[in-house]
Amino acid sequence: MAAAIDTIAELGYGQASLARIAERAGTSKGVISYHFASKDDLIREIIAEVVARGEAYMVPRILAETSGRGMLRAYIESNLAFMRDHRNHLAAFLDIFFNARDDDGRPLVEEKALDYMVTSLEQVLAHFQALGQFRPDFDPHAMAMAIRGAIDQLAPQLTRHPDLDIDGYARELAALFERATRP
Amino acid sequence: MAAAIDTIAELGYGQASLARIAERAGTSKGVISYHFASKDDLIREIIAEVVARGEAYMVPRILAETSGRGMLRAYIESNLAFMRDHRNHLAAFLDIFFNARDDDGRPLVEEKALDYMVTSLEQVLAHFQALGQFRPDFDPHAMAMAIRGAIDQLAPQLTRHPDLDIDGYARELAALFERATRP
Amino acid sequence: MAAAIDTIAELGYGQASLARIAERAGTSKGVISYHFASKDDLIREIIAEVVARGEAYMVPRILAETSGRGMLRAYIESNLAFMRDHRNHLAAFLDIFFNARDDDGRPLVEEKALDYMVTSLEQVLAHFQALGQFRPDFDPHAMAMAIRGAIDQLAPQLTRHPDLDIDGYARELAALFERATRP
Amino acid sequence: MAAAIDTIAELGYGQASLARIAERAGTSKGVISYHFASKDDLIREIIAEVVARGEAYMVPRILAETSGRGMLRAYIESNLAFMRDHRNHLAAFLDIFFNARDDDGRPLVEEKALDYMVTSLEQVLAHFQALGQFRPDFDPHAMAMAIRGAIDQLAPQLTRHPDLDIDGYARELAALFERATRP
DNA sequence: TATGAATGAGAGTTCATTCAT
DNA sequence: TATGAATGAACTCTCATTCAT
Repeated sequence: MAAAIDTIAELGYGQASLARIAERAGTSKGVISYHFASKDDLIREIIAEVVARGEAYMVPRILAETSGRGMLRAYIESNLAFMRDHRNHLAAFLDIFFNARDDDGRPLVEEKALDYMVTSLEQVLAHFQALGQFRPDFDPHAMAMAIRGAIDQLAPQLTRHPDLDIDGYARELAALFERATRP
Repeated sequence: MAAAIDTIAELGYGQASLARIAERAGTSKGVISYHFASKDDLIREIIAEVVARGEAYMVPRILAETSGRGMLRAYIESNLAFMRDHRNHLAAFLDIFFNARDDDGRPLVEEKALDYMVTSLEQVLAHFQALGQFRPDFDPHAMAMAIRGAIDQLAPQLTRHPDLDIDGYARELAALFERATRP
Repeated sequence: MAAAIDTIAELGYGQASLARIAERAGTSKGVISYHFASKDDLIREIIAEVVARGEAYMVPRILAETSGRGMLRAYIESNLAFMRDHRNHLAAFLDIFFNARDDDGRPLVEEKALDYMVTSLEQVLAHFQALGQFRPDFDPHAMAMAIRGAIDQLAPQLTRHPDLDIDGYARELAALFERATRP
Repeated sequence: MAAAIDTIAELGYGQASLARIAERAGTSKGVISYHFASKDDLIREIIAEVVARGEAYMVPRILAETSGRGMLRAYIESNLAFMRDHRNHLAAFLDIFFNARDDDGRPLVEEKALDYMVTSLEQVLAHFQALGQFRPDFDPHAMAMAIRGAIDQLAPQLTRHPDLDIDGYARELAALFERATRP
């Protein structure tokens, strides 16, 4: 799985054939087929693992905050910190997220999961908006989409500009969306 | 090219084989090879066409504005209006942009072009920031990345939610980033 | 046909597609199909033309001699002189001769024609051998094959070594086979 | 490889597609691609194998002779004996030698190897000529070309006339070139 | 007489997957 | 648990040929 993640992160999902993954892992294609029911299965397990790790990292940091402002800042910063520390994991994750399809052209990651990244944030925003901690006149769904877009955008950028200052970008994003959401 | 755009928009770049494109176009694979030197060539021509159309649509609308605030609003709204009217064009465009690679794993679209979408916006932001029309304490590059991320995010969302209110999202984004940039 | 000859001489029969021939001729593939019933037909016409030209050049020079020794020398020297002056013609001719096949793998040039190059020489040799002008103990067929082999060998050599001294080789061959045949 | 050799020998290099080779081998094209990096690679391995076998057969027989005359005879006879016993190997070998080109039109077999067949013989001839065992007034390069031409000529002849008396031809050639070279 | 568009077969190659060992 | 061999489908691309204009 590590070899698969690195291969996808470096070459992109479309170029990540089992042969290339096996080569990087120093084994044979057969081994992969032995351990995973199919390539799609391997991909799905990668998604599950990255999601699990990501949630384990981010959720506590977000829940540690009590204010809307604090949570928003924690959301953005923990997302980018995780991306900083697991660059390839996230690059692969997002690449799969947006590109992997099965033979029929349907996304490999189920639609619910795709939407969940936006809706879970949207619910937090709406919650604190109802409490009056955010300005009342923005659409939580649109705001959540914008935030996720600004975050996810970073992964492909990192491929081209590995030296990008992720922490600085995190601070800028946090400040940006704090201004955009405050009453 | 229309068939290629529709196929990429619907099934994704990775699934858009010449056979599928030809099938949608009602012809044979050979026809495509006759008209385009290679598949990569076809893809590049699609990019060129969408870029040309997009610029023809958006640039005049942006330049018609004189204030930083107006330009930013025009930038966001013209981008999304173009996306609304040329949904498949943009879905294909962005899919190619982020995913298409040549045989060596290098992006089909040259890196300059990839960065240009961010840097051209960044320059506008920096220009009006220097004039004092935007608050002085944000990083134009980070802001530009966030804006593009929020815009580009829409394309894959549209695939899953065709009924999404694009104009509403445009208004929200414009308001969002106006607050984020104003002095 | 000139373009076809040059293309075959330069790239070899296997690489001489109608597209490449048309490109060199400065026209379109359609023109070739218009003037020739098929590609094989074009090839056969090339063979016929080169044979006609070659015979027109060589036969009088050979028949001008009366002795076996003179004829043999005239045969070798006129063959090589023709090759010197029509380098591409002969390169293409021999390439077609030995390599061109139809869809079933059968030689495009009929077997009789292939053998004729040897047997016609063989008959001359046998004639003068019977007259006692050549030593009686060589097999005319083997001798004819050797002579043709030594001559035909030159064409591919010329492709790699364009500066080869053809006249010098002609003199050497003539001397060689004179010694090999004299009583 | 055996199937490839037989296919090339029978149908010619230009007709020897992977599909036809696989068909003769009783397998699928994929198997060939699995075992050989590319078709060119397969072809090169065939060349290498035939060269190795040929040298193993011929070189000891040639080196067993000490006189120029003996070596020349051994050279011709061992060449033709090997051709007799490995008819298809040699037919394929020579077909590849003179016809196989890569995508750029360059010979698949490197030029050095092509020339080596002539130059290695040329050196032997020159050596014994310097020792006075051959007549001093022939050009070793031209003589070597003639000998190789006379030998190589046989392969395509054999395709059309399988019953040809190879040993007889060997004797004739040996006698021929002995007369042509003796002082 | 010439052209460019179109065709379908076949080329070499890569791929995910299966299977005997 | 691991491997390499094998498969057949699908891939992009080239080809000789046909045809309307």
